[in-house]
Amino acid sequence: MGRHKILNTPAVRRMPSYLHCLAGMVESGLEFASTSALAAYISVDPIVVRKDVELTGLKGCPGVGYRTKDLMEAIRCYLGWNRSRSAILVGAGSLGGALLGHRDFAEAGLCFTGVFDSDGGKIGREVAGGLRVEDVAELSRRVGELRPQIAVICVPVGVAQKVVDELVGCGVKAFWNFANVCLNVPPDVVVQREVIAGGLAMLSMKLKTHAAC
Amino acid sequence: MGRHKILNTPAVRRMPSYLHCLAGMVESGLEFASTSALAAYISVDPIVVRKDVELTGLKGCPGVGYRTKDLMEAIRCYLGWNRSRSAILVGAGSLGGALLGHRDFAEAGLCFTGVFDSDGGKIGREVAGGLRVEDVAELSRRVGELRPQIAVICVPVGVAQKVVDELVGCGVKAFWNFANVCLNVPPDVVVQREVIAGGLAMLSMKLKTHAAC
DNA sequence: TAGATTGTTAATCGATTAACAATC
DNA sequence: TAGATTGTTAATCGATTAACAATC
Repeated sequence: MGRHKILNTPAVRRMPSYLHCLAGMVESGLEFASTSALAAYISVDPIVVRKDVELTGLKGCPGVGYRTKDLMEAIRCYLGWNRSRSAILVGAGSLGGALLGHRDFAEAGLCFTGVFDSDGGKIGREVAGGLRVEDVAELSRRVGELRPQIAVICVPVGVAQKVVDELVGCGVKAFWNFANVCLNVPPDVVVQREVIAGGLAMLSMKLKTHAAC
Repeated sequence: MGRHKILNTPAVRRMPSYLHCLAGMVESGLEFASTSALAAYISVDPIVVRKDVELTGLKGCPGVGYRTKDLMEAIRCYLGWNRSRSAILVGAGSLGGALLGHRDFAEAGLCFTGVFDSDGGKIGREVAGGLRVEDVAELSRRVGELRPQIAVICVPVGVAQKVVDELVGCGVKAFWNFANVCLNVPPDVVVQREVIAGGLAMLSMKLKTHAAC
């Protein structure tokens, strides 16, 4: 019934950075990665990395480090990135385009299978990834065919809830929401909301406290 | 010397959402906002909001709530968003374009005064906000004129450090970094790094734990 | 063996939650 | 006065940090 699993938010958010670092190490032919190397890469204390790795369940080699490939695999499993997940993008504006073009999603097993927009000027155009923008009027029908596991919401604030209601009706159970609204969804649907202004707030606070010193 | 200020990260990240909600309330002519109304808006427990407001130092009216306009002002002061800050954007790709077009930054007092790119096809073009893309070769000279308080980094990973080094040399003290690298900067420079894949990692974990139930 | 690093338990710190008095 | 909400102190919970043994 309740949540058995604990979700260590800061640790989860650090995982992709480890993956990124490890990918570079593998490319350089490094077989082992130590916590201190990973820690230096993302500017945290080594003990943070040690604890994060512990979450994945991987055992390392004392005195040597972790096998780079094993650690990548362990992190991917921990995040559920070892299996491919299909996604659709709704809203092919500049933000949506940026997401489609983002390389690191391949690492995450995220695979876009459809892109939708309401703008007649965009419909039919090819976007990054070789997909063509489809009419959002076709959304329900196409979602029935594509059966995406994730819907990425990049539509204007005003229409986000409406689009999501439609997708929930089509059986979509996970949303990555870039529209600046809190979405209303049934309890069996998960939403990850991104608040871009949150990062700016963090920067502002760092500036403030820094200036105060 | 050391840090006197404490930075409550989750609270800081919630602040922009309160502002967004409050702006809507002011538009609707509501004079007071209660913690429960704000809490419902961002789907958190009311006590979270109470504690967050406490950080701003604002005193409310027991039995009634907080004056919407006062609370907006208090949050803006807390974040340092009450004064305008000038910014430049380096890298006018789709992500950069999305940021330029983002409306909520006006709320934050963020004002873009320059946009730079290395792509000859983009230089001279007008972007959202009425600015024209300038040649990144002119970066140092123009930064000397514009004296931006913040530089937003949306360049490819490979050139990010180089661009930042140049800007640090020009006296820029704050960076909002969307390139997927950890930047190396002197201790008197602040960096806010955005890791887009971090949000996807969170969504993936929610999906995983959810499916397990 | 010596050096380096992981594994694991305990201590600390900060954020969240709870409880209730104070106030409009 | 009754109802609602804020203000403030205390309790809880979880993440970070520290310490040191175990291992290659």
